[in-house]
Amino acid sequence: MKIKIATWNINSVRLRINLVERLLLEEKPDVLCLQEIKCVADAFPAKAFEKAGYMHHAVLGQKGYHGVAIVSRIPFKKVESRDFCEKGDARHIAVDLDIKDPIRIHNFYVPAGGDEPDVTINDKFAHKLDFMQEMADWYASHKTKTKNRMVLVGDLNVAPLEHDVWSHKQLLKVVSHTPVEVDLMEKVIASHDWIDVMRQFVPAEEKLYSWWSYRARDWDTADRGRRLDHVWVTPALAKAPQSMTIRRDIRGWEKPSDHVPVIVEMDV
DNA sequence: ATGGTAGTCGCACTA
Repeated sequence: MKIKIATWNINSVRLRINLVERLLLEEKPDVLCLQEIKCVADAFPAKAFEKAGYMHHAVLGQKGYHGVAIVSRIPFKKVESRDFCEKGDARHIAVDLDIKDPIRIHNFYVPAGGDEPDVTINDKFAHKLDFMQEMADWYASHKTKTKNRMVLVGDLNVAPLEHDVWSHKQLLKVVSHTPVEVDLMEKVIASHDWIDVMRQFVPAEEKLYSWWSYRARDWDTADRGRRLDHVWVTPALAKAPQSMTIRRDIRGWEKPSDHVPVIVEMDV
């Protein structure tokens, strides 16, 4: 069975519901994972999704900040979320798709980590590292590694490879690309033998971005991007991905998010 | 080296 999964940090789903509708029309994904919905579950624009044919919603909201959601044309068998670092933040939600060989989709919004990459003066950076360490510990404790059919997507707020940023050298001390974050992300990946799907399709020597800052004068010309959004699969699904698309053009839509959708087609 | 933009909620905080 073929399934198409999209992930997108939307930076307010209510403000940008028209962009979401346009993406759904153009790409017709089976499942859309959103981060930074920035609203509580009651304020989630459920009717717009239903109108577009997406009847199944798993929403973990929070007033004003963060918030993750999974909307789908395929029913869910199960919905779960984990309160990483026990702060009550809405940063993780997971669903089991109700298909013949079920797959579990994890949708993450990892803390951005603030500006200073120093845990002694920046609590937000400490929180980010703690969050990733908990991810590594949690996935290491999952049993039957090779049998688990799992997909992990989301805004992980780390660009791990040299060519996941516009300038490796200039970003070594910038939060999202520091060695301590990259090491921790490698630990998370190793914790469950995760496979970096985006890099299955684009070699590590090629630049690859999913985010361009709002603060740049001309994001397109300057092209100072970073790959903060990710799609990973477990070894059981290593051969499932058939295509990967980063919709860079959407950064040029009117009133865009600073992140663009990443879309993967899989044969599961 | 600095400051630049965006969203939510309310005039600060997070990104």
